[in-house]
Amino acid sequence: MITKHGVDTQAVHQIMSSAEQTEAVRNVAQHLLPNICAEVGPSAMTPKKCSTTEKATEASPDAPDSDDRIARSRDRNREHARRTRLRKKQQLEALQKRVKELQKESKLLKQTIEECSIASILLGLSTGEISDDSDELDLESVKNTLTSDAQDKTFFTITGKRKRFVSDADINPPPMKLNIKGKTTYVGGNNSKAQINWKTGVYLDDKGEQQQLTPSELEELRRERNRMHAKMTRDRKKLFISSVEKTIADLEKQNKEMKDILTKQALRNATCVSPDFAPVKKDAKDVPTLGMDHYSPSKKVKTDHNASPSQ
DNA sequence: GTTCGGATCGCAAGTTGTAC
DNA sequence: GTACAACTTGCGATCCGAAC
Repeated sequence: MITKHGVDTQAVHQIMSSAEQTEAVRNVAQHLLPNICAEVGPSAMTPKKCSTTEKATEASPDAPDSDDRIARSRDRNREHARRTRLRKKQQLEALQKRVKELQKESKLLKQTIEECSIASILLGLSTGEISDDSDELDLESVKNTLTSDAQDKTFFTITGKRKRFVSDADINPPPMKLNIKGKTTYVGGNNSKAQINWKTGVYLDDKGEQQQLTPSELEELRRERNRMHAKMTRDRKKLFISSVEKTIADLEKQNKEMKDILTKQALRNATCVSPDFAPVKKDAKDVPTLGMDHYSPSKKVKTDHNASPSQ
């Protein structure tokens, strides 16, 4: 089929199909074949330009079943994409919730360890006992655990919104590589001199010479820029999610270490914490509620503690 | 062969940060 | 407060591989 612009749609589909192999090739194909999307059909180029209404008008009359099947497939996919996005959003929210929970737990564990350490030192002073090597080891691990910064990572602003994730690339952002008037030009970043006024289309090249971009050139560059920003945003989000997952893993590891330390302390010093991690001081009203009944080590401690409380 | 889940892409529109 | 660039979000289309 030849369009009113003299474009062979079949050839375009072939170009676009092969172009899917690499984004670079596809970008070239798109650059060389502007404004023909609506005539070519939705499977070749940008979705918005190739809307379903346009597609309907271009539908091949000799293949109604095929078109119907494609339309149904698209409907399904559309719905599926919605569900996928929703699910991913919920997964991210779950990750963020988990971070908050672990940070809270970490804070409580830290506090308890510090209290127990002080109690242990005081007990040692009062009884005149000298700490052995295992105590030294214990204090060292407490220090290591408490000085770690993983639990201090925050991903949210005060209002609860996600902080802008800053990667190494963002600290020193590279200029944006754009093809302006047939010449590869770097715009933005810290070192590039070329500038574009995106509203007026006034373009200052790297030599300081001023040129006026045509509306179509400006629109094309604006799309290219937005395309790159969208890609950067997606990459940034991936990094952010990886970072959250790593933080969760770190916090879980640290919290486990702190629980192990508490278990040891409980075995060694009965005045420190009770088997279920509730303080056993007589004046219980002065002691903050720890709220750690759900901790998994408690059962283990209870058993061990009962077996040999004086260890 | 069809369906499903996930990944990727480009686009438009909306939001945020910042210089003035 | 405003203008503007940078950035984010939501959407639909497409592709791919796995499961049925």
